[in-house]
Amino acid sequence: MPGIKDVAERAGLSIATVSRALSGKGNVSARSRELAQTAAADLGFVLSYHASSLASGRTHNVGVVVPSVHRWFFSSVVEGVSAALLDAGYDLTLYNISEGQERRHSVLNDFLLRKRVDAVIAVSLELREAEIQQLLAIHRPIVGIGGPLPGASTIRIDDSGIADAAARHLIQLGHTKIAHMTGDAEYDQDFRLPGTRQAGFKKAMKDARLEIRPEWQVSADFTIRGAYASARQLLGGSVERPTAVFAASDEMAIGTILAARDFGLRVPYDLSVIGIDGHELGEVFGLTTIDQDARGQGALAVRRLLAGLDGGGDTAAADTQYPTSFVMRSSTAVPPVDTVPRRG
Amino acid sequence: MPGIKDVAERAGLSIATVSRALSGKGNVSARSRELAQTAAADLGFVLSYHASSLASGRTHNVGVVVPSVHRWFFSSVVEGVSAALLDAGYDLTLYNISEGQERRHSVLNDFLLRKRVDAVIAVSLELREAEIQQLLAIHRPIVGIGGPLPGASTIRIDDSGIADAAARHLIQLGHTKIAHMTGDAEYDQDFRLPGTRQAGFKKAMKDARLEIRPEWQVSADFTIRGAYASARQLLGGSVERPTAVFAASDEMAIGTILAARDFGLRVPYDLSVIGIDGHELGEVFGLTTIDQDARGQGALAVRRLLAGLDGGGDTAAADTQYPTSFVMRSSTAVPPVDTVPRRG
DNA sequence: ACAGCAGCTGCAAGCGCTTCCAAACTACAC
DNA sequence: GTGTAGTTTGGAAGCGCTTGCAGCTGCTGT
Repeated sequence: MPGIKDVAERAGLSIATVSRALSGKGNVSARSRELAQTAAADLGFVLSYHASSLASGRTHNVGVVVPSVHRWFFSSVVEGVSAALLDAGYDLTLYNISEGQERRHSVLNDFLLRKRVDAVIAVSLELREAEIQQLLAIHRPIVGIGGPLPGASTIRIDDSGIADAAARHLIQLGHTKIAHMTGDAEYDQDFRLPGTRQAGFKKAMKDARLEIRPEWQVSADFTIRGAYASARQLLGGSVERPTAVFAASDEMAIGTILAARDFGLRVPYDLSVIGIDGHELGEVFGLTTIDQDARGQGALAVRRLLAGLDGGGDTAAADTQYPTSFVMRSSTAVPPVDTVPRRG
Repeated sequence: MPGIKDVAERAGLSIATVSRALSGKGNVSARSRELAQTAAADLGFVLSYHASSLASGRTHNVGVVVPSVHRWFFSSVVEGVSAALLDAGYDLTLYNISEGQERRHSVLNDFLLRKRVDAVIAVSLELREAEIQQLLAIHRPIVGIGGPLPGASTIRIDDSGIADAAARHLIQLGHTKIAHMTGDAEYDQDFRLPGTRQAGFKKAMKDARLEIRPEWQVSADFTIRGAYASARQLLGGSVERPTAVFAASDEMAIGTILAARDFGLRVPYDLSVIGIDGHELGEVFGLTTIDQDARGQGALAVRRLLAGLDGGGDTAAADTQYPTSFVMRSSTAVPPVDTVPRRG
């Protein structure tokens, strides 16, 4: 495997000049650059990033911490991050923290906090203030997506605002019997999303002077499957049936629609359903939703980081609110004219 | 940030001894090990992997190349790979090649073929023989999952065999009018999965002396959405309707079930549907399927690699067939007794 | 013609570890 | 007490780059 030394010999230049020519830093004559690049290409030479890192302190590698790449939002973000990083010539080291705190802790300490990555993107992961400080202390920019990260830059959508908007949409259609499918309490530990969206829902309901019925507050684990089970309880149980459901995610909205179909309920004639996310499947189900461009958020996070790395060591924590868009499809409509209480 | 030198001073040992103590290689007295570990812990010291890599040639980093982490199979595999790697103290560098050949090429050359990773796991990615040889030439073990990788080790399920089994299941139930939803031709370029599964289907049909009707051979892009659209054509078009559909993936099977529901067809009474994968959503739809444990395949790939890395430089290409399991649910049943030709 | 300057270039000193080597020490048998 | 083998240790030479520094070149202005 050729080293920079071989390139230097072949090009008739010094190692130093070749290094400068290939990295683009420092002054090199056009001729030398040409020579170096040709020689490198001939030999199939590529810099050893480990050696470069050691010498320069820059790893050209970004750590991405996600709860689980298997879930829609996270894999979407990772795709966006990955594409942006690849374009910029950076590597992506993935830390998929799917199983519990133990692993999470070791990741943070052994992997992230050391000289392995130039920066960290934490997706929906609530780091402790101390952990963030550690990262910042060693000059590693952090940007968080979708979770609160005290002291670090974050990119987030206006969770409370869009939940408010979603609920408001149902209210404006004339619904008064509105159920809310929120995230399980356990999810609230790491990223406060369920709580924030719930707050938006409550606000809208309060503003419209509508009652929030406890029996219409159900929760699931953010998956279609989990929401399907919860929705069957909600729609098939002995309680009065709502005319609309606001689900805190598209997957949960889809689970709700599937459950509704099981009971012969027509969406939107018998039941309106609205979600949040912009999941691809929303199209199949005609789901009205609020699209948060997850990939775009990932790409933006990368731009943030790289600007910080290349430009000045801008440690200023900036919170950016990422725009969302309302997507009207066919899962929401005016409530049934005549809502007969269910038999039984 | 403390270096190994600081640890050595604090422990009253030489740098060399501390290195040996912390890495576990070489002979170190229990006392020295204790001393070194305590000092390291006190200082919050963690080895710089870049320096270690440079000195030892081992990166403790595995490259994982996938077509798209956003898709079910790939993210499942990545989860399995990630967990196994984290446990072993390895990093995972993710190469998500979602967009075309250009990017793919640069990844292979600039990233993989150099001194950045100890090994490569290629998921459903067809590498050219030359590319594989390059990797092997620099002593980087490769293992492929779900795709043919001439010259490298692979882990695959018996695609043809399980397709045969799936079709056979339908045939044994008494179906004769069986449609096949296969993968789009474009997918065949990179991983020959659609073709292989199709072959299994054809074999089963031929063995049963059943006719393969061209109008019942439809294709989609492996997503629910794509299959939904194709299935609407199949089930709602003017051709005679099959009594069973064998979909080459669970997502496509689910798309088919959704389309069937649109036309008022009851699954399985009017239409049997079987898939392949073991997708979580299969449960919600009562989908009969053949479960390939994608996570398990990922974990196995890691074990393979690490065994090769730690043990002897075992370059022998081994093809492992990963076991699958038949999951009988409620989407398949005997065909309708009386199949009246559709009106229209 | 010559000082002044800017652009290029090469030398060499690291970056923070691993590991070869030889020295020092231990234990044990004779 | 001495020899032998095995264990433990530290010195020092890299791993393959980057980059500060100083020297060189060739051009400008006067």
